[in-house]
Amino acid sequence: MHGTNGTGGRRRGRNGEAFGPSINFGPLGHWVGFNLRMAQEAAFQAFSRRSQEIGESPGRFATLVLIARNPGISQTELSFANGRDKSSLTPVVEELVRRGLVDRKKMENDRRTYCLNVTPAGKKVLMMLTRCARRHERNLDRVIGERDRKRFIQILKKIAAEIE
Amino acid sequence: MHGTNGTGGRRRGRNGEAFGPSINFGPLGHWVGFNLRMAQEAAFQAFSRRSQEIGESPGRFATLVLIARNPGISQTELSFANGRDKSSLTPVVEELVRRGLVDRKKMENDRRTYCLNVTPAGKKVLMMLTRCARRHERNLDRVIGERDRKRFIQILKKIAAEIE
DNA sequence: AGCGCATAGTTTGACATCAAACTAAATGCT
DNA sequence: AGCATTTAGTTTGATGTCAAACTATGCGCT
Repeated sequence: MHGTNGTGGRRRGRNGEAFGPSINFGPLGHWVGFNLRMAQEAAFQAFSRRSQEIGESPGRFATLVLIARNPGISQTELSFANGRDKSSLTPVVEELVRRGLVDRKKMENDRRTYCLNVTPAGKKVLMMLTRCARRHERNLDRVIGERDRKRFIQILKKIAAEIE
Repeated sequence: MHGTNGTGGRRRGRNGEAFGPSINFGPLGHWVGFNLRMAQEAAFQAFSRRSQEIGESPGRFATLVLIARNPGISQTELSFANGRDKSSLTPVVEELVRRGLVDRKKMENDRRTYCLNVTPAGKKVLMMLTRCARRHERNLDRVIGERDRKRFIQILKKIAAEIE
């Protein structure tokens, strides 16, 4: 039990600092992947809290926006746009339909594919969610800073599009 | 059935473009939250594939690094550093112990908390994973560009730390 | 010493997600 | 027309995650 402190001890020394500071992140600290995950998680949690206040979940939000912006979109297209597997979408869309926020009918020419549209009720919910999202975004902007914001988003898009 | 194209049609017009282009992302396109999620997802998938090649999962990786860098760390500290709930860590640590990559013993002074250390076998796996992660990071760097990389990570850290 | 509160870790139940198998419909080839 | 292939969506099974309830220890106050 010498240098590496293998037995115990460690961290005993922290007598006030708000818990985190004494952690050594090693290479994680300067790796993009790890920081990307941590940031995403934090932002997601924040938005989750916000949208919960109006009884919605973040997952449904992007879905609703995409349907509203692309009337008649199919579930497969939607899942692609949304970056989720089509099977994940089944229950989400089902719920939106059940609650009357989205209207779903089979296409006339191709009766395999659905044709999704936001109902007036859905538009109302969407407006509330959008307000909520805007608040969230303002918050993020404040942290990021107006100067870097645009470049930051550009890089995110590039990663999403070009990785692997 | 007028302007909004509510009935059907839509997307019929796409006759070759690689599927995505005709989607209207509306406000999502310039919101940080959505792009953050898409980028994270893409990067995660890429790393997932890579680490699968050597029979590991991305989730275990950060855990292993953190234990290696903080010998004797407890599970709660670990979960905090890792940005995950402590309960999520139970099965992960269990598996690492079972496979002999991590050594877990109770602390002497406080027998509630565990004391985690990476074993020599764990260090070998960690080295492989680290090589793998470095390849992944090089890939990300290529996409981000050397010029913006530092600032980009700084912003991610800021978001993780300061949101809400 | 004893009692109540705090803390470390586990268990449990709910969910979101993916991937692979499946069903139904359309398309193409002969 | 008939059969193989492709496509849209659903079902199913495995994972990973959280939050809340729980167990056990330890700590503090009287």
